[in-house]
Amino acid sequence: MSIASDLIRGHTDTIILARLINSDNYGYEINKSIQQRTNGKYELKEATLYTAFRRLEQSGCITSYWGDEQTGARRRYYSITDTGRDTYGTLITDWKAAKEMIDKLIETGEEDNGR
Amino acid sequence: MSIASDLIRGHTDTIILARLINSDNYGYEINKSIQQRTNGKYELKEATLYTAFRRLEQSGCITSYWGDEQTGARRRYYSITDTGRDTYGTLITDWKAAKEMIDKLIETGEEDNGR
DNA sequence: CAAGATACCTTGACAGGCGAGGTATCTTGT
DNA sequence: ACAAGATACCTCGCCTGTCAAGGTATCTTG
Repeated sequence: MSIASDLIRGHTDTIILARLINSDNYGYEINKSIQQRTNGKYELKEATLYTAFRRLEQSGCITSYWGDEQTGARRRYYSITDTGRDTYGTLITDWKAAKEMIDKLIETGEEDNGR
Repeated sequence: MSIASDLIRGHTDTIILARLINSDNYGYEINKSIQQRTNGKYELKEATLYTAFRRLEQSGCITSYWGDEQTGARRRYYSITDTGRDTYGTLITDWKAAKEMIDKLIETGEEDNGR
């Protein structure tokens, strides 16, 4: 629970799209790579993960196909679309803006005294 | 709407507490100061604002009292408690950690290759 | 006296996260 | 042969925070 999930809320889609920029991948593996990147401090809950896949597919950001594994559990691979890349770019820009904004808002300083 | 509210979600409490660290203040004015700090790019919706006040008061982070204005609309002032200051500190720490984590997760790089 | 600003509040809907539960396959140990 | 665990997918229903829409009351200005 270390990190409040509300702080991550709204980033789920961005996180997933980022994992698909370089190559197609499947859900289980995507989540593993997220855990690795955060040294186990964070993982998407399965329900969250698969909900996000549906959402992203519905909005045309990703497409999916079944892998042709001859052995082991079936895997549904996801592929990012051009729309998805555009969306990813927008989300990154939004994040940068939001980050700055939040930093400005949680400061205790009296005045911006801006300009 | 410029900034998706889901990106700010979970920061509302922190933002409000930050505005109360230096002095008591009332809702309307707090929201004004938020707009000023972001040059009009962001504001809390009233419903969100007052919901947050209830939440923070219930959890002992703030207390409230009616101002003694002789004229104009009544104002309910909010004051941060010691608990609130502690919580604020924790939230700031959480934010720093979350910020780093998100940055790490939305990068497109293949490997952390970290240490 | 209407309009707009100040200042507060509540209700109900909505969306995203997630706990809990489920399915099916393969591997390993006994 | 079979139980246990890992891999890999999925859905249902609840919870929580946000917010559109509506409301109240006061003061100022034209």
